[in-house]
Amino acid sequence: MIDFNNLSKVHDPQKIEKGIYEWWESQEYFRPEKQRELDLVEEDGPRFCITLPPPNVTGILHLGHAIVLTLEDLMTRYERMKQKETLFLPGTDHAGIATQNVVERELAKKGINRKEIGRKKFIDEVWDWTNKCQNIILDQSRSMGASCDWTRNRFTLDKRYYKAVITAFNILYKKGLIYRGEYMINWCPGRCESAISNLEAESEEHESHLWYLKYPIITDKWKGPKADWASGKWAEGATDFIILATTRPETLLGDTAVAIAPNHQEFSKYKGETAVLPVLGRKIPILEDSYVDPEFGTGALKITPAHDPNDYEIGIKYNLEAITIMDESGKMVPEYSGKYASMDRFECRNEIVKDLEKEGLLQKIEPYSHTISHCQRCNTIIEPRISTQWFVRTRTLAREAMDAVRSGVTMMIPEREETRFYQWMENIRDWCISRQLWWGHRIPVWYCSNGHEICEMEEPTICPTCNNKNLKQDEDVLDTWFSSGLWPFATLGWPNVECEDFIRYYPNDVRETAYDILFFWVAREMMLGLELTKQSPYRMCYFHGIIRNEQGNKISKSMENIEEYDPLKIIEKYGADALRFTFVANTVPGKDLNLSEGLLRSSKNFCNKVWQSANYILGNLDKAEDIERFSASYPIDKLHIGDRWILSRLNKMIKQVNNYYEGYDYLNAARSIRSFFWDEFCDWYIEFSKIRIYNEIETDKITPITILLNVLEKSLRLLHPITPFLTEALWQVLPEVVKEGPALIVAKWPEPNESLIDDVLDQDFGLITTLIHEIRRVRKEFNVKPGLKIPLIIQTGNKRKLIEKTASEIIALSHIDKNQFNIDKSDVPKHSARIVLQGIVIYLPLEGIIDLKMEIERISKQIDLVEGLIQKSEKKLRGPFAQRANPEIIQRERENLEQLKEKKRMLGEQLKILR
RNA sequence: GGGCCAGUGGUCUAGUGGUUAUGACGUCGCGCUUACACCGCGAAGGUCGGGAGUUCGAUCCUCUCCUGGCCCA
Repeated sequence: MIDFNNLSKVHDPQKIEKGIYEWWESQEYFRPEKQRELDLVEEDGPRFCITLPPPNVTGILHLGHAIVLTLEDLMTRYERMKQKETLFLPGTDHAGIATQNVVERELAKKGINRKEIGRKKFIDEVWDWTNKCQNIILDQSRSMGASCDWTRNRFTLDKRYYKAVITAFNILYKKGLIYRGEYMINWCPGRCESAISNLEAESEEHESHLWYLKYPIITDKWKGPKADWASGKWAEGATDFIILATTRPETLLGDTAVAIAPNHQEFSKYKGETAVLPVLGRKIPILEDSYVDPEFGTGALKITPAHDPNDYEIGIKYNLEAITIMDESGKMVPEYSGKYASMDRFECRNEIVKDLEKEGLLQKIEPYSHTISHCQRCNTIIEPRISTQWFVRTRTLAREAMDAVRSGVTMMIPEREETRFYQWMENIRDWCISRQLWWGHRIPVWYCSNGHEICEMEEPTICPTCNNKNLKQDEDVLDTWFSSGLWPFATLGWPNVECEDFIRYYPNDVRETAYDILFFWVAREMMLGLELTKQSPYRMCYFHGIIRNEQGNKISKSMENIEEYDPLKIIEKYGADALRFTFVANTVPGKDLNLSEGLLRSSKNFCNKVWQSANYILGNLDKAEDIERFSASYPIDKLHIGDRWILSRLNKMIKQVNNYYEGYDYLNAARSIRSFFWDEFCDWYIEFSKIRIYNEIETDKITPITILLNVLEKSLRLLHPITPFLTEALWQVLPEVVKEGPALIVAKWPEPNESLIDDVLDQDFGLITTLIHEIRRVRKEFNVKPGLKIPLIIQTGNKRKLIEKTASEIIALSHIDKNQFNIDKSDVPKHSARIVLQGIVIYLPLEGIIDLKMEIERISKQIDLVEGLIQKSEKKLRGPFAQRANPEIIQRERENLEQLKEKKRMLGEQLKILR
């Protein structure tokens, strides 16, 4: 564990992160019970619950998981500090088809096929794999700093979860929302050899061909083939042909009709005639249907009801026979394939095309590009297949889910996701939930030998219909998404609705996930949640974008330098805090992020900046006899103008950051804190503070140190949800008096103190920083040595008081000789550089350095610039703008013009003097 | 074919109907100033994809076109 009193000089994430995580965990800060024990929350106060999208047990976590953990942990830590009773519940998903695939691949390396070792042994193998995976996932999640309650860790296949799945199935079955039937589904004939859902079938553009086939038609002169197929004489004597285009010539073996477009110029005459199917010589009808697109191919189509979803519909319409010509693995069924028996479907295609050509039945081949469905898991080309499967009736479920979103019970960020959600839900089809796999939840249905179907919670011993005792459970398992669809409540104890967690934490507050999971998962969680618990499972869906590489390519496992994108590698190099900050400060909901080294480096730099500033502050604590905590009652007369300024800025920033956090705008929250901390606190206030802290004569060192500590401590709290490790490490070493509570992770979220916000002061101080900036710029322009202390004359206009109060700051930060800092001195050497700022004129008398010609040129250039702006503004005010625009806008424009004119006047005066 | 999203300095990126458009990285000078070279100080760099419209005013709204990505047919 970590020794907080022995922190290194440079921010070294490797030295602190692991130890801090162990310490948090050992203190049980991730558990809501601990918050109650520490009296940080009220028994019946507000609560916050987020369930982690369970990673698949297919391998290690990637950057997609890393952003999930980052954003959800950020939300969790924020709500925890807001003193809500907070639960971030983690877990893993058995991921049926995906995991089975991975393990099969692993076994294949050893030359083992799952069918050889059998179901039971194979399942044992998958469990071994799963256990290994879960440990890795756990380690990775910890490295990311995720403050999950690991004592509530769930797995979609564990015993409690199994009960939820079986219960859900039983309830839906008994309501008639689950049914079994023979339909056309997407079938993966590859490694999966299973039905898959529409979503698991991904379409891909392919360069292929259109084959124009000739089917002979029976006429008075030709009654059918006499010769064998592939003899070259099969179609001998045929006189009439119907020509049709197809992308899949091999499926002709399953054709049971030919369809032509209505009013076809050439083929209409064949309507009602009979065509003879090549190869087998089967006689099939020619029918007319408006489904056929006259523009496609020849305007005629072969109809293969068992191997094409559209043809399937036509088949039903005309009561055509559906002949399945391929087996589960995509090989030709001998009964229907003649000489092509047992060939693979693509081999069969080649052979059949060759033979068609031989028989003169191939008119032509055209190049053709079209989309083909592939299995998401093993990339095999999908084969539509008629088979008996289980389905969820989705119509009413989808309607309820849409209502929940429409009525605002559940809202989505970004809002456009709601549109996508509706579109998909409105066109939803029944969901095929059975899979011909071994790894998963076995379907809780048994069949007796008389064919009766029994759906039960536990294995029945007798058929309630016929008292038959010979029962067999359905071989299939459920689609993974069926079980993960129960995640927001099954993890909390459902179906036991009396369970304390379920009562306390359901519905969840947030579902946070990538937008590409909307249909797969969110849609299913919404449908199942509403149906089974009568409540929408969460109040809000936050969708983040996809993490891509520098070039904008999706990071996939097949990439060459994939190791570089391993979160652990990145954490090793930059630290988890930097990785988290990178995600938060660079992503908006729904938009992708191109992750680059540059972004990571800048985040790491910021982390170190925070660390270093703390070093400075902590290193000077010994200069004050007593450390005090800043409070609103701090004696105001002790405060310098700079102190009041940074307090004003701090509280303004807190206010703004609170708004951003409340609006889920984490990017701007992170950026606001960073720019406050770096650009205002470090660049200005810390520099100001040195004047007093390093000055021997200054007696009050407590005040600047008090303010430094106050700003640092509040900033650490604000940053904690984003960069938890380094903020906790630094917070732990702050003096006890400036903080409350045992750990930053359970500290109170900062609220702004409105009484400290002072807009006039902010403006005045802005003038001072601009002034310093301008002096520095002039020094550079005239190549004044950086260390050289120079004289300055300042004519203060109506800002004399302000300048007097900030004199030492101006002197220190723009390297002025304090003995030659002259306020409102009228005698100005001609050899001076001039700065005009609002009503103030600054002279830098630098005999020998300032070249008069160069200074005249410099001032002239400024006059030109201002003159340009004046003309633009005058033109605007002369035009219709002055009549039509909002009075406030016009007023602002007029004031702006006055200021510009005043500046021009003053610059002109200076120019006169110089000449 | 339908829908959605994006196009902003060299690169990535935020954002808004109203002064001179945000930030980061990179670039160019200068500087080892007692927190930090993972830094400081200064600078350069953009006709906000093209065109048209609405408006007093458009990077922002509308239309259209071009380019790229995603989803669904």
